[in-house]
Amino acid sequence: MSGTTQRRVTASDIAQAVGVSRATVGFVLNNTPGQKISDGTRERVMAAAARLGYRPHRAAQTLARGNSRIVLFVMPDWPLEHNMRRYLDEAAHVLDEAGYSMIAYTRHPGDRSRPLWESLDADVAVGFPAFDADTVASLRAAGVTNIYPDPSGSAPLPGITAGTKLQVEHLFEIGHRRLAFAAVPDPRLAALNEQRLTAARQAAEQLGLGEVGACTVDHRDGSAVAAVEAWHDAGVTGVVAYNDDVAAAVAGAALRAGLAIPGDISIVGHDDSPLAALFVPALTSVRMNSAGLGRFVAQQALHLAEGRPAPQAVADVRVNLVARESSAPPAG
Amino acid sequence: MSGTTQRRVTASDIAQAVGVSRATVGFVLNNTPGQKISDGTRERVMAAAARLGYRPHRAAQTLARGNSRIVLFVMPDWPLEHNMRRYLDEAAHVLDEAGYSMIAYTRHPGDRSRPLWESLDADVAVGFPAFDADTVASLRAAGVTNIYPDPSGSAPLPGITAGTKLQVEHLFEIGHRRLAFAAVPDPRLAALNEQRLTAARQAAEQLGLGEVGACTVDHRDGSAVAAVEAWHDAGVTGVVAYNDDVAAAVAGAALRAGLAIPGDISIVGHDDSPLAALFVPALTSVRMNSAGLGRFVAQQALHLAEGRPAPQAVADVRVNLVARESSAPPAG
DNA sequence: AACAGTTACTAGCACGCGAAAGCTATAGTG
DNA sequence: CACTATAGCTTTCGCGTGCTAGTAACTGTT
Repeated sequence: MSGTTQRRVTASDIAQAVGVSRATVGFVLNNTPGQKISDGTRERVMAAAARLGYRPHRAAQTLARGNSRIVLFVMPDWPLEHNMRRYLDEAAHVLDEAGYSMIAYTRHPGDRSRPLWESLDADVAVGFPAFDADTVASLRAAGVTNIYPDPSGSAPLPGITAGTKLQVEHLFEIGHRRLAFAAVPDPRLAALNEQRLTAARQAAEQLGLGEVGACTVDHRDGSAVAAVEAWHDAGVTGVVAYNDDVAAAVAGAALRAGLAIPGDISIVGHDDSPLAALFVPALTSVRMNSAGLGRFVAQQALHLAEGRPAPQAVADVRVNLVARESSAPPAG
Repeated sequence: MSGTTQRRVTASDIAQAVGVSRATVGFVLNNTPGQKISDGTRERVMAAAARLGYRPHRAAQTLARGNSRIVLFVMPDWPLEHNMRRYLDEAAHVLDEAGYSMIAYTRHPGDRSRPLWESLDADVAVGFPAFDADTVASLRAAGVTNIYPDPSGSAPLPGITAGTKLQVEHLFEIGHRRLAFAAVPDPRLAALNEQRLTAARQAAEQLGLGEVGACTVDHRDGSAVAAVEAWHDAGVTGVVAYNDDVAAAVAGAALRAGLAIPGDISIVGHDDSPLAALFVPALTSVRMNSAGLGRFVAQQALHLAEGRPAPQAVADVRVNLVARESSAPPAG
């Protein structure tokens, strides 16, 4: 805060302070393999760097190196917030240790600004869920060559439907035999919704259960109430919801229709959001190991960034069911 | 995808294609003021740039220019998600139009990776809420000189407590005379909680109401039930909650204690989160003009980035109350 | 015709860093 | 003692862009 216009500390400043060439400083700071540097010089350079508060200029590194060491995570704009957090935190940590920076970017449909990848020169773009064709084209046009999941490969992200299976099994285990699936109205979620519905039906079939009907449920119109009443009339006692919001919508409709939860109908949510614990009655839900997924994806991204072939490891995505008040054995 | 290793298209490529010097290309692409370029040349350069798919190398620009044109928004890790979204979207749009990129960064207390500003060279860091002293020091150490809100100035972000006033006034207007404040247990929110409590008390005083008691409410322990029962015994009929989550915790406790909402007790939340609409009974809440705040903050950041003094405009932060089922005139 | 003024450019440096290539002592080898 | 090998440096180039300081051609003026 003295009148001096503070200039950036560069590697040249260190070189001058120590009395060596700038190249030597570079070799020390980067630990350049195949370069012999005496211990004394090494120490003096490190000390000077610390003393002067040297911070490499990222743009200059990017320019010289040819890669930015930035990994861009593009997230959907639907709320998985609490899970997303652990996922991103873990991924950031893994990348950070490898010398990369992670930038998480939430893209919204109505977004009026250019997507971040057009101005960021990321080494890798990671999409969750996988990028659609338009986005892949946009990424490619912006010069992003490393994309995960691989747009050409058709392998979906692993374990995305394990939770749904758990929902069905939980209801089966406590005695429910007639189930229904509550779908989400948001069109952005249509693809994932379809995956989970299919998974629910497969799980039901494996358990020898009858057909699983599906209804889209919205708390803002009458669809939730209509669905609940139809299910009740049809003898459905267990509802598998797409997520906790949908579960709450179903539960709300049931309460307003005078049904008891879980007396008349059991409901299982998904994602274990704060809402699940706050709702009355508290919602049974599915919690997932987001950190494991984050670690896995970050490693895939690193392999991509450095041109190595990605190991065909399987993601460590454990899910488990959190039983609360909204599910219980059926009456009678 | 042909065997050719695709090299980046640079300004030199354009120059060569058109048959002019690289400097000329630069002048055309940047519309450099004070430089005369003939219309013919200008057009040919633009055409070649488009044809070759030229994209300026951001790192090189940053290096040459001396600034990155990146504004870093550091967000808290508490969920304001739906409001945050509009706030960030609007800010990103304003910055985008000015040629800047916005990067939103959510920092978590348990975060194991280095904060993003250490590796990003942002021109401006914007904090919401305002950065604490430690963070300011960390930003300064990382070379971030432009910080908003100004760490030296003590002016708080505008309009942060307008919603609280609205909560109190709403309850007053429909007839409540004895109010209480439900505080949030999360220590990260202590400062904001204090601000809102103070605002609630001021509003109550202006309306000639008695003392507003405050209780911290957590749905995971018995504190919510205890608070509700104490309030009910003390004749409190209206509860002003810190946010919708707290409102839900209070409402849940009331329901479990056998009280009717809004018959025995009215509850007003804050932020108008999805939870407010999903809860049974639906929660009265406060919605705010996050987009207006985003626009305002983005403009402040731009002024900071370009070294102009920030205009002392007032943020356009309208708030309004959304009445739902959880509030009604008191019985009797 | 000599001169100034303008237009429309070009040459070239600077930004900070990574790293290949070169250079100089000294140690080791026959 | 000549010759090679190596440790430990330094010189220098290149990354792609912004932008200042020229410069050549042309136009208008007296």
